[in-house]
Amino acid sequence: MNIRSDDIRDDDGLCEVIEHDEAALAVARAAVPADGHLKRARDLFDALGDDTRLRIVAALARTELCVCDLAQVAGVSESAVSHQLRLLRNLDLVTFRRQGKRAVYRLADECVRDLLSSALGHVAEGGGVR
Amino acid sequence: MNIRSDDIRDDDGLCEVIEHDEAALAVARAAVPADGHLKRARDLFDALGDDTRLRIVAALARTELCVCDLAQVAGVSESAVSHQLRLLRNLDLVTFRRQGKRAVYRLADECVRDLLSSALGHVAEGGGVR
DNA sequence: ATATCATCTGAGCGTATGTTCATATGTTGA
DNA sequence: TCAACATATGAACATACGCTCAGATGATAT
Repeated sequence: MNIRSDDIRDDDGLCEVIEHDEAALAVARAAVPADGHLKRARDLFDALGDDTRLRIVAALARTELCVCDLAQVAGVSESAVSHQLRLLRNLDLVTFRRQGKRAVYRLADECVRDLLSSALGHVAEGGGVR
Repeated sequence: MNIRSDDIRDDDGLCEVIEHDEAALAVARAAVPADGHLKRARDLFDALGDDTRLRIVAALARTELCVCDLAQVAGVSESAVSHQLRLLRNLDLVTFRRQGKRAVYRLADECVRDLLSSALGHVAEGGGVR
């Protein structure tokens, strides 16, 4: 399907390089997830790749919270939180139940907790601020 | 520091709600990482929250590759890949060595591999396309 | 029903982001 | 040195994003 215009190179004798190249390319192509999985993983990472949402999710990883409390924790307006919660809802990362006037949110997917603790673990180790 | 304007509510008798609320808030505040760690984690997730970069990183998780091969794998121009590689370099997520004219890139941080496999694992389980 | 509170939503706005294009830099071989 | 190739970079452009603001929706209590 993908035609490499540089399959034949004028490298003369450097067969090793070419072979290694082709082998690596094959491995690499196989390593890239199919579109569906790639998109889902990208959405996951993208959801966590924002200060406000990361704060929201980090908080919800420990306890369920209503919108106004999430706004306090995240340090933004309740409207801003609501918008971000909709995004997280659409990705099925959070759910909520109504409690009186409140909407109490909690994590809907364990993988978020996993990714979060994994990332924070690595950050705490050696990948500090630099 | 943070003054809650709604510390005193006109909820009359619903003390339980108030107490739960305050307790949850305290837990939540403690759960949110300090700025430095938060920023680093956010950068990490943000780096992976893009199709092109995710393809690049997924490929590099298996083998080192030069720029032009990464362009093939990611399905974008070599210039676009170069820009994204600079971003990943600035976050210390990838490094490269020169091999002749080529710049051979590889992952610089194990945590990327971890996060990637963790996310893809979860995706493969039940968090499919939906 | 009305008032109040909590949340949600769409529009608008400024900024950030990813790509392309043209060009610069750097490396190799003639 | 020069030509060819691989990569890097800056400017420009279109799009995506996150926030604010105003107003809508929904729930509770009077």
